[in-house]
Amino acid sequence: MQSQQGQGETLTPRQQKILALVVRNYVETAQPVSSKVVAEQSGLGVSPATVRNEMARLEELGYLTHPHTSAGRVPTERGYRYFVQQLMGRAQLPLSERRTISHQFHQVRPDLEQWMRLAAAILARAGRGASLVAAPKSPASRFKHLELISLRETHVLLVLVLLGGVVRQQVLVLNQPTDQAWLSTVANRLNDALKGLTAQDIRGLLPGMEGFDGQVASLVATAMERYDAHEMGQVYHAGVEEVLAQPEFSDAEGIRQVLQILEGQTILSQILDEVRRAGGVQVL
DNA sequence: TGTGGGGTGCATCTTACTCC
DNA sequence: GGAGTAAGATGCACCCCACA
Repeated sequence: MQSQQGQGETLTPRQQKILALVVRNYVETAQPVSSKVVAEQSGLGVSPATVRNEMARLEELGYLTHPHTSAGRVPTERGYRYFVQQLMGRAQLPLSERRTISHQFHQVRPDLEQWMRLAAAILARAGRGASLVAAPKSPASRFKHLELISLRETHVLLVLVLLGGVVRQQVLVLNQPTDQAWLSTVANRLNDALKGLTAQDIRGLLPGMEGFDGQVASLVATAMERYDAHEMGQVYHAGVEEVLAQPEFSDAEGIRQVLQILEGQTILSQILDEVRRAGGVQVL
């Protein structure tokens, strides 16, 4: 059972039109769609019986189903997927919307977490519903760069940058005073030694590292482990409370909002373009 | 619980087209 | 031109649900 796009059967233009009408009507009314309604609205010039025959074929192919013998047809998950991928078409995002999204991404600092929160907010607003955005998930974060900046005599700011644009900061309190030149030397050494390594790799190097180098490397590994455990793959959301608070929320409304979110693929494409332009983030 | 409305499935008929 | 075939229309029996 496969469809046109590599999944199998090819639907005739008439079957595609009937399927599209069933999906649109069901989304609008939340009621099973009768062959009579389709026959009247399709403009195909065929009788309800002919529509019924086509509906029966669509049901055989798994695009439609019906709750009971005398009920109209409702789309299946496969029917929705076919509608979204083949029949709905791709809406052109208005220029004003594209400019707004672009402007918003230039307003936030280049940080993955900020981008994810902004992406969720934009999708929720555009789709007038709830949105969930998952950060790209990779097996483990990798070290890119660190800076050690002297704040006061014994206070040092550790700035850790991971591949993918994540930035973490931590203030270190040392036992004895130090100066920026020495901190820069240590940072350069660690940048050379740790480049591209995972937290686990860095842990493996710790026995061979002594003194302050080893302490900083250990802190780096800990920060990366914490990030891997809690933040990679985190789901950011927006608009969920607003949707759940709607008293008239129903199945049909839910389906309509799902379709709006799917239509938001256009918006999502723009968001991903902005993230890529902003630099260096691998969007999965 | 009976009844009416809405809807489907199926058998049958009609029509158009193709092939010999 | 006649037979075969496919597509579409029609009619009827049946099912489900809402309502009094």
